[in-house]
Amino acid sequence: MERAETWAAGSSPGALGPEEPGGLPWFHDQVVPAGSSSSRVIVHVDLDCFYAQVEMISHPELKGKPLGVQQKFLVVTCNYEARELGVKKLMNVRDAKEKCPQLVLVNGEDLTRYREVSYKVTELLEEFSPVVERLGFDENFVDLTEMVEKRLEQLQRDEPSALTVSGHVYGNQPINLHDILHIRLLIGSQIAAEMREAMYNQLGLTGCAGVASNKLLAKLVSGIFKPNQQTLLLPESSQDLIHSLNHIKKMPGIGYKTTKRLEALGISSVRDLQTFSSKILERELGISVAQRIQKLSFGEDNSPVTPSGPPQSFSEEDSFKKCSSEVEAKNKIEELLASLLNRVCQDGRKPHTVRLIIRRYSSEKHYSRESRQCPIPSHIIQKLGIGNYDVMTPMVDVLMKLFRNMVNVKMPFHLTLLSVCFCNLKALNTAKKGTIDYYLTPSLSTTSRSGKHSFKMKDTHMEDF
DNA sequence: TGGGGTTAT
DNA sequence: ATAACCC
Repeated sequence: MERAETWAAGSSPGALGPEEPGGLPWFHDQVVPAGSSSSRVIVHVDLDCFYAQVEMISHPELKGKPLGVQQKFLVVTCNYEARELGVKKLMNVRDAKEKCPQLVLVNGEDLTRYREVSYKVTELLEEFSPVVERLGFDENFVDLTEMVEKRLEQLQRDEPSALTVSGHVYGNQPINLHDILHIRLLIGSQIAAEMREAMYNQLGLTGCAGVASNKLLAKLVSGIFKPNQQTLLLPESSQDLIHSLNHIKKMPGIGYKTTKRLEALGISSVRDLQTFSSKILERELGISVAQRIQKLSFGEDNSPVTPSGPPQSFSEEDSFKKCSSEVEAKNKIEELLASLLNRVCQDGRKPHTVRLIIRRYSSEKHYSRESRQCPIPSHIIQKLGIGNYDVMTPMVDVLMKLFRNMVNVKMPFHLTLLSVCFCNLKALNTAKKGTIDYYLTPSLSTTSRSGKHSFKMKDTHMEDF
């Protein structure tokens, strides 16, 4: 693979001074005390146009052509060939075809493959360090602090040779090899390069990485050099980075609603938010949001990298121009449910709650969803792992009750979206440790576990109990 | 705007 | 159950 990557001038190994020829003695009094939470090394890994990459792996004949992934009337993402020809993410298919008549479109409404590949990426990263947090299907945060600490100890024992940064350094800031924070981040950049190399060698995927001292900064810096490159942020450059955002809505964590409310207060730039009265901001947005986003505006983010683990919920949705009869709705719900049951079967855990979500037509941009949820009856849960045709009918009945609870089917209605969600996932059944049930349930008292590798409900027959 | 996800209230 | 956030 060619790395279209340049080395940041001024960050080259040449910055290593002639001093400390042997053992880097200066490490000893600079190491951050164990247990100190003061300085972390975080990497944000962001795959390049993920859906398009997955499609090009599945269909190698598409490589080199401008490719867009279509969901309904939108091109949700596209490869770089298409971007060079003017196609943007979330562009209308009409506009995209107009801009780029040669554009090849593939349907990406079925997320199955994307989801599978997405979890392979997360699992690969978990091999480096188990603390991996997913953000969507194509981004992951990894806390490298411990790994970096181990490599630092290694460096002190072995020869301290290759102290060179991998990839770009934001703002071309020179690395100070006497600064332990710089050294730790530099090692983080080396690990990030190894991660990207592993993703390419093992999965054929390219992506960007950003290394910094917290999630916010790692995420912001990962996008600086864009396809297939990585960037390191040194602490002295963090103010430059956040002020390079030209509007607060670019700040991860400040979404549509908050942006509107901030604008109403006359806040539009990052500096506006930094300098705005904390008291007034707390009064306007509530203390929690106010304090969090004002810290973000300074580039401060103490939120931990929270291991995502297996998903908390499974859902399938479909949007459409119009659904206005109960029969129509039931058919769509059956489709969604069939896919969901397959997924739940693969996962090995059992959902204890179902939710039905609808979107009603409205001429305004109002965009609001309504939902109803209920516990899944235990007799259905028991049958969930195995032959899912027994569960189809009773589950549809449950879902149609939820449907009629939300929609008065005796009155005209117009829906534009239906979604079914399984959540409240529990390991295998409701048996709790220490109870009679637990010891009488073979699947719990023997070795089977739903780890990160999917567990098939092969030999367990919950119905027998 | 799609087809997903998460956490907080 | 909804509302906010993320992709």
